[in-house]
Amino acid sequence: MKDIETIISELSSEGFRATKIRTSMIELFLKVKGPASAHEIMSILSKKKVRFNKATIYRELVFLKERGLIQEVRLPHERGMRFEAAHQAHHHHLICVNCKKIADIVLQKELEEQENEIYRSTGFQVLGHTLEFMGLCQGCR
Amino acid sequence: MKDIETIISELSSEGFRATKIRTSMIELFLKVKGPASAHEIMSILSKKKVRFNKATIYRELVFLKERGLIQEVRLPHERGMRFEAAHQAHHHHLICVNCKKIADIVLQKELEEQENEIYRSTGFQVLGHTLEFMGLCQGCR
DNA sequence: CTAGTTGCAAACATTTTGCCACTAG
DNA sequence: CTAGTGGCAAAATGTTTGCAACTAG
Repeated sequence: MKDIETIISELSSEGFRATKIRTSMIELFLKVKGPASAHEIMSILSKKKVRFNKATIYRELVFLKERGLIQEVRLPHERGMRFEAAHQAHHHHLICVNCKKIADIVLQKELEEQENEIYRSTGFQVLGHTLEFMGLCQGCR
Repeated sequence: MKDIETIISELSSEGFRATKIRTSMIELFLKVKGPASAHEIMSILSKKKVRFNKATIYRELVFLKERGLIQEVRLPHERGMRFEAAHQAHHHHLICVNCKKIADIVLQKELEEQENEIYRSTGFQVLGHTLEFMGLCQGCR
């Protein structure tokens, strides 16, 4: 995601509006570390005294996703969806099983080797992957 | 998962019962390839003329999971949970974005290298991971 | 017999939809 | 003004629970 002004002006030039909820949500995704759930988004907005209806939040998530500004993240053992700003470096998540904090991680060595092996052994052409690590963060060890 | 007779006799010896639904579900998990959703399980049982109520299926899934016979699998972009027989070799899934088929894959080279790197660079101690590959299966390419 | 199991209906959690009112540009 | 947006309530999904009835061993 680019900076907020750029995003807003691109939206405006296509006829979309810079409403309070929309700009708040874009700001939120630019600031927040790690993927956020709809529930978390709503409680953050509440703390900022932004008034909203949950249907609006879900609709805005769809809107931002369709425009490629955010992307879905699904974590193991969680019910709902999470969302994070898109166009970040390709990364994965470190999920602490104790304190539940989620950190981003960029691997030095990605999975090309494994993906090539998959192609050679099965003929399956890998287009993407999701990889989440569960464990104990430094503070919880 | 061991063979059905062993499982049933272990359950019996602990006071649990070998009911129609339970044995059908254990058989199903032994047979089915790839992780199954509650919905899929129910439609397979229906075809086998096993009568059931959905609450029973969900309760049985909890039971089998707590006993370590099955484990949860969560796929990206899917709403619900899936389950697969536990105690298989550690493996991942190949999800065809076209035909939606899910195949198991055992990697020759697992992720130790990446996990060591994570520990060195962040202090996060990896205990497990989930890794799913999206792409095109041989038939759909 | 009786603890384990089931069915049923209702509650839950999360997300989506229809419809009409509202407002940014 | 008017297309895009928001609020509200209800529907749709997927899963869980309370409770009384049933049944395997």
